[in-house]
Amino acid sequence: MEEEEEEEEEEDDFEGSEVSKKVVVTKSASSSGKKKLVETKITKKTVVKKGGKDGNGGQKWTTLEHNGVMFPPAYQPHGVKMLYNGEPVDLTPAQEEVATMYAVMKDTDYATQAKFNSNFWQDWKKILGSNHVIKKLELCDFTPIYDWYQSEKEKKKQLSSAEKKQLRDEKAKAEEKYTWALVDGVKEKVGNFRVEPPGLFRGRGQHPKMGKLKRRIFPENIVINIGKGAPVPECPMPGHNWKEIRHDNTVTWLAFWNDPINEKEFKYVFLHPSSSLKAQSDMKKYEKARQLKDYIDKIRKTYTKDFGSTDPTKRQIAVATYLIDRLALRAGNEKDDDEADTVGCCSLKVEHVKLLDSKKIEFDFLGKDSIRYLNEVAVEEKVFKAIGDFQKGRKKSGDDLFDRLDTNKLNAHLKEFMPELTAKVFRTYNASITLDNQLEHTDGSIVPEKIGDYQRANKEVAVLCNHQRTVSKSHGAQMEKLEGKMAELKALREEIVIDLERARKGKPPRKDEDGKTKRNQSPEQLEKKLEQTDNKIQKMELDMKVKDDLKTVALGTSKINYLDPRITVAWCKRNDVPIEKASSKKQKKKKKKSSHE
DNA sequence: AAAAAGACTTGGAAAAATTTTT
DNA sequence: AAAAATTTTTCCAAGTCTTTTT
Repeated sequence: MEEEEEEEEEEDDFEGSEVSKKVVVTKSASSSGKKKLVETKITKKTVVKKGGKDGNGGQKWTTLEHNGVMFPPAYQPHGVKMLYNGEPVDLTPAQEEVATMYAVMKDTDYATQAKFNSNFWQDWKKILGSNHVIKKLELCDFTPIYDWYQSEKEKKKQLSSAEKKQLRDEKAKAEEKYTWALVDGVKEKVGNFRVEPPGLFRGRGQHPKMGKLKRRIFPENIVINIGKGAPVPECPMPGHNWKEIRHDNTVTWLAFWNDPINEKEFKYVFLHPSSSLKAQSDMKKYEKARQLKDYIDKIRKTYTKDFGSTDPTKRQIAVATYLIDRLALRAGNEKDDDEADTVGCCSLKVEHVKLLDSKKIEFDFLGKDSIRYLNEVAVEEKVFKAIGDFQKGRKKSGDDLFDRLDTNKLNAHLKEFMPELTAKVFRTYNASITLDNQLEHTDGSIVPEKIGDYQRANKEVAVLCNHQRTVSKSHGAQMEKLEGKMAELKALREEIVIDLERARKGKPPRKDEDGKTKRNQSPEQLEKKLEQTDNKIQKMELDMKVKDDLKTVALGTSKINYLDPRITVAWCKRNDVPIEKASSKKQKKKKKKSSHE
């Protein structure tokens, strides 16, 4: 079904890497003897993709140069005194720094949460020391610091545009050398070259660690990955040094440090999504999803057959696969107790699924980022029965719905159908195919209408993937404003109707609200005006509906991560829509100044 | 075989930049 | 020119899944 135009350019590339995959075949060993061929070839030239960077025994690059990472500035004490029990208190810069992190969050939702406050207090207390005058958080008044911060913000806003530009330029200059890396001789943008500044941890949902202090990261915490012969980035903090220098060309990260909130985890510095390394793996992802098309029938047949299996594990795998395929659920790995309590398919609990009448099931659970998944679905009878059976005897809240299943088992099963098939591939597959199907209903005649059709297709995908956003604070006001405009338009329309009737009867024009006689217009003129107004009203009605429909839907995530760009490109070609109108990038370019550098 | 480590993709919110409206 | 609305970018948390270790 999902069929796109021919894609020669990319195809060539993939064949190319296919060949080198077979020829080079090196074990992923540590490093030494595998960088002969490519290294000599790649030096300065334009180097068009060439060379199978992947499938190369895991080798991701041959040469890698970069300038390390950028640290946030040292803390600048402001000296504004907070109050304790109504009295100003002295704080050391380190104490003040953390107090300020907290003060500044006064009007966020976090500030109202007990967990956030207690976690913050635990960590701040340690920095205050045991014999500090501040003994309890309740007696603290951070408003002086909060006010100071607000006024700083205001000051910044009040700067002249020239001053703002100067600040921007200075910032750009300071970070310039961190913004790029040389990968196999090609300059690529670096994604997150900035080391995360200290702050209070802001988890999503009911996160047990919210409010904890995320301490400052120093060079001693950072491991740098760089090409063997390449110069080691200079450590930008005097008197400090990197934790370790590695030369691992089987990975794509440029640096990492341990996450201070969870020391067992890492924060990586990667290349920018626009880099060819990222683009390649993105393409690989979509290719894999496309490949699934050849296996999906068999997979569906198999799980349908197994809905009634007497082997309980088999039966659970069947139902889980069905949910992942039809509802685009995530795999659902196990989570630790010190994380927010969220689930995916394999980790669904009994209470997340409710059997309704007439073969319908209600799903209600918190998924990734604690976004609620609430959906009432009509399912196949056997699925309905199976889920009921899974729930039997495990009626307790907190019991796993799929007690014989985890993501490892599920993915291992999927691999029996197709190499490298995992649960997430279904999301990509179904997202892209939904886009393709929806785009068949492109009935707009002019470009803006077609864009509307595209957006509607995009929305279907976002809904499928449950990509939600919180309604903007100003949404209500914005809608009201539009209502107002709408009323105006409708009033205008009435005026025109009356004028038109009079004009047809040959009566003279009426007076307007200022008492002046209206311009005399022919019935034809007025008819035209009426039509124009009707069009405006219609367009506005549609705009308002779209705006309201999209208020809780986030289109961006699917656009970036799920929609095969080739489908969009093919659609644009078919419908004579300039590509940049459908996908990202700005289309307007009023007066781009060509005098840059 | 299960747990831990490791590396990478996906995600929403907020900030910043840009465009449109007033 | 300011304000508001919209779009893009940045930020960093939170997933998935593979590999390594126990």
